[in-house]
Amino acid sequence: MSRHTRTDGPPLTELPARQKPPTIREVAHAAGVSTALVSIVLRGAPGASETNRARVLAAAEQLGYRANRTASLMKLRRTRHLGVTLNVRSAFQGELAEQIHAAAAQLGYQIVLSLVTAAQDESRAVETLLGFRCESVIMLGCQLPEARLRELARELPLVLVGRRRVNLGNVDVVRSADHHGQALVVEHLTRLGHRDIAHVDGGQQPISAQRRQGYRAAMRRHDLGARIRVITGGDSERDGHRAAAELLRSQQPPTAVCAFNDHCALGIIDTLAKAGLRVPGDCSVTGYDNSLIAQLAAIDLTSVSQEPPLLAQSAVRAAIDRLEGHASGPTDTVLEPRLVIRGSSSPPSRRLPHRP
Amino acid sequence: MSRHTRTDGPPLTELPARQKPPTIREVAHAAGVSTALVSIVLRGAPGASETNRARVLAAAEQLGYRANRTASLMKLRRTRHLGVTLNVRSAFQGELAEQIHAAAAQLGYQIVLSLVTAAQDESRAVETLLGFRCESVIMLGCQLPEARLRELARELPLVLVGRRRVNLGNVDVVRSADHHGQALVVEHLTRLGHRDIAHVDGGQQPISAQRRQGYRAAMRRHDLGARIRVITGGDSERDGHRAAAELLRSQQPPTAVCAFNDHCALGIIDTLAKAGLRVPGDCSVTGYDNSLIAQLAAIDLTSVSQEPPLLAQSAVRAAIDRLEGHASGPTDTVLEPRLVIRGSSSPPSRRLPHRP
DNA sequence: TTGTAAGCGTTATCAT
DNA sequence: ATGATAACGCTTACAA
Repeated sequence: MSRHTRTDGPPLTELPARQKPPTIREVAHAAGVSTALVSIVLRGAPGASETNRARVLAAAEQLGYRANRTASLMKLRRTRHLGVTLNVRSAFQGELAEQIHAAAAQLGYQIVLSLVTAAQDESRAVETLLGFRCESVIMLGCQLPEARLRELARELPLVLVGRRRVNLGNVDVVRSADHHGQALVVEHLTRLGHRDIAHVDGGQQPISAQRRQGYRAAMRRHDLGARIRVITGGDSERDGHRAAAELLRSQQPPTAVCAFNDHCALGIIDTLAKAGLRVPGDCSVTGYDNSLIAQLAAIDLTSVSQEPPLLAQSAVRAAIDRLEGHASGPTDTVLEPRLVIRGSSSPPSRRLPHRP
Repeated sequence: MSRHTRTDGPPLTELPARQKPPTIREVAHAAGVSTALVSIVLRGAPGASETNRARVLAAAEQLGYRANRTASLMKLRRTRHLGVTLNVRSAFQGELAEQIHAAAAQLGYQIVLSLVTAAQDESRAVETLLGFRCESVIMLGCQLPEARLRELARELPLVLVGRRRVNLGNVDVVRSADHHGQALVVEHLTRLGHRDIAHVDGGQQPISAQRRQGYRAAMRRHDLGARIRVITGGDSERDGHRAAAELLRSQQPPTAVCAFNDHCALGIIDTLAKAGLRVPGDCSVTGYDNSLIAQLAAIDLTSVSQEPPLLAQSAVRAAIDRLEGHASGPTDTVLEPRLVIRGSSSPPSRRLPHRP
């Protein structure tokens, strides 16, 4: 995509007709004062007499005046816009976006959302945000290659949520301790009495390596190093199906399976159920992300929350600190995840299946 | 909220430092031509020599120039922005937003998303979009009172998705035939052999009345008017719980329940399961919306699709037709819903529970 | 306290 | 084919 076009559609042309909204000049005229004074009054700036203040406010109200943000911002040469890229299919990212919105508003910033879809990849989504003259961009679940990220970070402050900070030049990162989160799950399962705990990982994603490592370390800490079993999974239900099928084929299926995320866990549960195994009776299953799905009573999945409100707040802070010059170098904020115990995990049954 | 402030945060002030992006003037200077010519070249407008075209493009590339949308739009006095309000927790609305994005892009429009959250109600969400100078606004799942909608519609073209067009003045509406959709469900269930079919409705929402009516009419068409049973429900899992509990207390529980939406259906399934009833073995349950949740293999819920892509396309067309003056009066587009049969519905079992 | 006027970066009109 | 130049609506020195 050329960087010089502002849109891929037809060239911009004037709008057919429609009445144009009132300008500050018309308000000034109606109130019988100068535009400067109107500006002062409407911005709430000091230095206007009560009489004129009232007069201006009345005139504005009467005309249905609304400040033209475009014009103000052009003059000020800043927008107070924070760009956010998100995949609107992810409930987790949706919640993050909501929280970012709130946190930004608190600090006087507006957010501009740009969708990552089949039709608009992450790179284009950021380009869109640049077109809106966002002062900083927060990317949720970013998968862009490092080189591209370093490139973007040269144009404006960039904050990544949920990605490790490796080879990322001047990019800020906010994430939760995936390593620790997965360990929390293993500890919970061992405390219930499980020893044969398998992990269905997330495949290639860098975040997957973190959780896998957390699982391995926790298993070793409980002297279960010999029982470590990692199955290749992924982030979808389908991946869970595949992995569960593999587990069922094994000589001695585990009594508990911790999955890379909730969707994957759902696939596992489904396949186990179809094979006649009850969850958690015959096998405990856990997810990750504490998504809305995990919270459904019909699913009731033990999971790990990444604390979206905190993640969001940290991301906004990182973006704005950088923007306003409070930041020294690139930051890497790591938050503690929280285990949420629900009904999909329980002690192993006495009669372990397939046990000799 | 005052209409005159452009943000509730602190007043806008200049940005500390950060290098300012190159302007068209700098490109012109670098290329040794006028700004007018640069504008012509970068917009792809005709009327520039090949030599100068190349020169300008090279200069722009070299300086890393990116057109300032704000400035362009200020001059053109139009934005080609379509505003969209959405609740990012709704998978259905998320999918709609994606499709609207695609449809709008096709026509050369960009969408601006405004979140409806606990902290920002629908009214404020629209105000935000007005601040961005959107030329038209599409509201997803709008609950605003009619008076407010008529008011907004005076400011700009307004399109509502998924709401009936009553008392709405100059507002366009795009929706699916809820009446018909619910009837499709009843027909499906009768075809399976069900006669005792209950409906758990959506409570107060206007859309709920439509579906309820569709259920009633379809029951009567199949001579099941005497068996009509409507339970007050809602749009959440919890509502489904309550309704199912009520059904279980009745003398003769139904052999099938069609719910207002997927979430509600989930609650019903959950409560039935806890009471020892199997779905669909002992009781079939259906939802509405064909959300991602319904599609999960572990849920596998028979549901009704509102065809988000079509809904989105129609909404965008309505918005733009109005904008570009192709529209005559307010429109009411009604699309046909589609039944999606899955595993939560099956023929009634031979031994009907509680049958005398 | 109030008004005048110079920009912000772009596009479009009208000369040349 | 190209270049001055006047808007677009707003903010803000600076002047009164």
